[in-house]
Amino acid sequence: MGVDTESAEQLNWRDFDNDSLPPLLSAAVQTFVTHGYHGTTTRTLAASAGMSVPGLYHHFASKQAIIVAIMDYAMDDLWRRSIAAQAEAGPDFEQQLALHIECLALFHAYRKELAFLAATELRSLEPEARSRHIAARDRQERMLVEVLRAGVDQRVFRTTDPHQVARALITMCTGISQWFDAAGPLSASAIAKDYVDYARRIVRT
Amino acid sequence: MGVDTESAEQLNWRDFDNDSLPPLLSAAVQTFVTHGYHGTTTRTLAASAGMSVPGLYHHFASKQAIIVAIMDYAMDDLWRRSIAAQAEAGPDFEQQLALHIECLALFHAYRKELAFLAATELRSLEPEARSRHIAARDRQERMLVEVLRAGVDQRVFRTTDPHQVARALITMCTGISQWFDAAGPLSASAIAKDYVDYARRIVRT
Amino acid sequence: MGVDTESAEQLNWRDFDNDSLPPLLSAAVQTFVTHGYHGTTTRTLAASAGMSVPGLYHHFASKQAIIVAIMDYAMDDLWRRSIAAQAEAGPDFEQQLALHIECLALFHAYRKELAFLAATELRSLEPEARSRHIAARDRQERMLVEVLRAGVDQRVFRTTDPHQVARALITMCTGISQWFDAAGPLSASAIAKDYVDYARRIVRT
Amino acid sequence: MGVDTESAEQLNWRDFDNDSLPPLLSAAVQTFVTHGYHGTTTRTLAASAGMSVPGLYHHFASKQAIIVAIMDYAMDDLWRRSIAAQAEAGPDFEQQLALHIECLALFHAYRKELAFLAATELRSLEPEARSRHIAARDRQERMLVEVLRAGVDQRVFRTTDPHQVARALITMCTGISQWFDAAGPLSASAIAKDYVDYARRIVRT
DNA sequence: TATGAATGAGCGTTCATTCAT
DNA sequence: TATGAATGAACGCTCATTCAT
Repeated sequence: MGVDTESAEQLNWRDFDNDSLPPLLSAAVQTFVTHGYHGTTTRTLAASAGMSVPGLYHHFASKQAIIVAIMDYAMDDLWRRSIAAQAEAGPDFEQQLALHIECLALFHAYRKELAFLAATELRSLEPEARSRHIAARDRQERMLVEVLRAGVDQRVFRTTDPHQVARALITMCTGISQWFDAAGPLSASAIAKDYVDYARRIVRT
Repeated sequence: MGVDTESAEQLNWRDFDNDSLPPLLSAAVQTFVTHGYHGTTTRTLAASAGMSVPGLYHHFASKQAIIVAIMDYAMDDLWRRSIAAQAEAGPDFEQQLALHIECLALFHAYRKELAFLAATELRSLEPEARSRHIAARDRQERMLVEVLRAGVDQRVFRTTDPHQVARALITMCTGISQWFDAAGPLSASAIAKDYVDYARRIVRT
Repeated sequence: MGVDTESAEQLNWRDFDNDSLPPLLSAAVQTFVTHGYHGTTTRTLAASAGMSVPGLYHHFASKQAIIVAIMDYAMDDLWRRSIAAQAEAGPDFEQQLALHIECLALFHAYRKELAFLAATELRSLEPEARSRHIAARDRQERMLVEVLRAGVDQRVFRTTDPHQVARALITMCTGISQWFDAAGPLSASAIAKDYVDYARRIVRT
Repeated sequence: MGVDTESAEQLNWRDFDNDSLPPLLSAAVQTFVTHGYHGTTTRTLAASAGMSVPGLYHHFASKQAIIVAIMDYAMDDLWRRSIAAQAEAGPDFEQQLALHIECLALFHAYRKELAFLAATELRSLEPEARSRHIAARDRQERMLVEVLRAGVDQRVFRTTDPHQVARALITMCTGISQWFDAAGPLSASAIAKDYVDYARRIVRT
């Protein structure tokens, strides 16, 4: 994916000020969110990026390549933030859970469109990218499952099925991208704090 | 929506044995889930329903009319079950919350495709149906918010923002439709029981 | 064409009170005039005749058969009237011309829709009916040419090219069907009188 | 219609050597004449223009836009020639009538297909273009009516109803487009001369 | 790079027609 | 006879993509 992961630990995972997506992809994200992949035409894509259709094809080989770049970027961004959050959390499982959920919540609030696509357009990916996406999603889920399982082993958490709880927590956070409004009364960090609380309660011993 | 709600209380809201969707719509649900609305062609739709394309148009005026019928059915089915669940719960707010979450979880497990479309294809609806869908979704959400708010007022529940909790619970349940496997190790009712537990813990005083 | 021509001489060629077209064909004439043959669907045809589509096919083998019946009827009706007019005119060429033009004018006024189709939808006929229509049209034209030619031979008329004059007169009358209004200030017979005058002037010695 | 009328007087209205219709529209004229608007498919149109269907849509927004361009062109071309003819005629009403009829006759001979469509496909135009076409047609008719009326006032012409005579003359000329054959024995200018004679005779005092 | 012009394939929809009832 | 249901073929139009300039 051409992303250097070596510097992941230095990454400030709470910082969403700058979006490193190229303008073309940023515009494409909006369009795909609004109309879906199949409902979006290359003309719309080109127009939203302020260029001609052949101009589009100068940067990307196909419409599929554009959604793939977006999906890859989304999964990679979330993964790098999650790694950084876990690194910051240190060995305490409660803290690991807290920062993991905070990371998920912030991502789905600040990057709501990107996150929405990641959750929605899996079916629009062609086989290769789809496999990659599924792998990334599973790796992401496994990361949380491991935190929960370890916490349960240490009697810090209590739950019958860490896997199921992980999925519940993840989809709960995923939902944020559907209704979060940056201009609304709730800040992303306030929401994240609440969701961390929900998570703690769910696994409280 | 032309549905008689007077018999809602007699409805057995835990019974998902029979799907009253006409075969054509059942087939369409599968196809729309797999390829999305815009990724589905009328030829695919016709083939999946075992008929010709004009045959399709004999029953429905347009491709849009098909997704509209599905979306309306989904929201109406969930609503009627929710009403029945609340009626069964009686005046106890804890019981109301429990049955409401159970109802949501069961619906998203047993009717996972239908529920998935309801959550995914809002953007594919034309204005009129879209407004109707949003209204139905909001009504559904409001119902849960009211249970939470009333419970908080009675000191049965504790939460800073019933509205936010409702959305967290709803999207948590919505997520079930993404991974539930009827052939898997977890039964729908077992999952529902767990999710009721999660909900209780989140609002525990 | 299954029309008995033996009684042609008894026909009152100035009488347009009763249209012997079956109701279905009368309705079809209106529809074809409004939308053209190819712009008219069998559903429209059926609706305008107050019957179902298969009901239409009970009476006529195809959409083509309907226009053919109309076109045949139109050409036959005009022909029979023309024959009757000529019979009434007797041996005088001036009178023959007068009654022939009167007949043409009346037909294109009183049967304006029918006449309009006859002039317009030739191209929509399939080969066999088309040939028949062209033959009928030519026969009709030849009839007028013969009157003119004979009149020229007898020094009653003067023109360099009877054929061309015939076409000019015919299309002049054909035009009536485009603007005649039964509710307008000009009666069909007044118009016919004027057109006879035009014709006389054109061939005046 | 985006046509500069200021140079109308310089226009040589008898010159039909060059058709300024773009090739695509020229091909479309032939096809529409043969099959009618509704009987012509976009595939036929594309094939007759030697291009693909999307190629067609690169130049015109729709099939309707093509017939509209043709119809507008036809009415505009005839109008500009008529203006030029009248300018050439000067103040003499007999001369005005003569040149007007010559212009009409030449147009319907040299541009027979275009003229045929203008007379035939009014009903295929959508409301806006239809209104424009009717206005152009009426303006054209009014021009001739005015010549006749003025001539009658000056006792140069004699007729009871200039309006009716105008229509008779116009439709007579319109008819030329139905049978004129450039390869036939009669030249367009010879025909025009004859038709001018017919017109003169009809209004002779 | 950017663009105007082009295209094979396929879109949602409708056509004339048929047939069991 | 009349109808509801059906269909192969074709409709007008648009898709993602390409290429000469």
